[in-house]
Amino acid sequence: MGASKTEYFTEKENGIAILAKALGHPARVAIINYILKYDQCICGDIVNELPLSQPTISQHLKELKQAGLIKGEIEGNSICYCIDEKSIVKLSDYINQIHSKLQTKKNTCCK
Amino acid sequence: MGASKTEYFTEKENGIAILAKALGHPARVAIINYILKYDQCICGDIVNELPLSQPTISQHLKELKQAGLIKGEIEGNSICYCIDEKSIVKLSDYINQIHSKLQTKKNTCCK
DNA sequence: TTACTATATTGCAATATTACGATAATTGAT
DNA sequence: ATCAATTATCGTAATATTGCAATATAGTAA
Repeated sequence: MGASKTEYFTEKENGIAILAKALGHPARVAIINYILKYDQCICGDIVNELPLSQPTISQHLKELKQAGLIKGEIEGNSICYCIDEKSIVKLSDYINQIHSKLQTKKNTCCK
Repeated sequence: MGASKTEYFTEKENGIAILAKALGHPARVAIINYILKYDQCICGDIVNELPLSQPTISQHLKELKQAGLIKGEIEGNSICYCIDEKSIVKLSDYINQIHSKLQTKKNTCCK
């Protein structure tokens, strides 16, 4: 097959999976880190910073955008990309909830 | 190609990507949620809870384990899986760092 | 207009993922 | 030793991802 059976899972599960999947590639993590490094989000020169071709980076940016991790606007003849805080909050809430649940139950197995 | 150029990225970037990728499938999110639901981690009946076949679930568990998100021990003729707190902390640190950086800079663009 | 610069899209090849039937392996009980 | 129950692995088909060359598109500047 190869196609995920997304229709069998909850909206929440799919939502987290989409965001996590977008972060599931080192180039996209690097892109996020790069965008974060700048106060303003004029980020037209990611291509020069990463060892990937321009089409490949463009594609990764597209995936990050489709997943909702970043948002972008056209700005002259370059593009301004920013991290979409909502998606980070969504991921943060999920991970932190797991973390606090783990703390309260103090696992007694799988040492 | 299809193969990620992991050698071009930092260990940190690859580490986050591996964990995120493991969470990048709704079935695996559902499995994590299921494991988390129980105080003890005797989790032999995930197959009955999810609409996927036993081999498929076994494979997802394997991927979660290889990524380091869960750890497991053989317990009789079933398996005991738990969430590996270290991986959650790693993800949590990363996401929270992004979040706090976003807060301090109060993005002025991409409204 | 033309030239220049920068990002996006298309098309394709190589590889990875997803899913499951069939089968193997392991353990517990009889 | 044999059976039942449970998880793992193998093999395979369908689909997705990754990466880039070539090309298209869009804005700026002269």
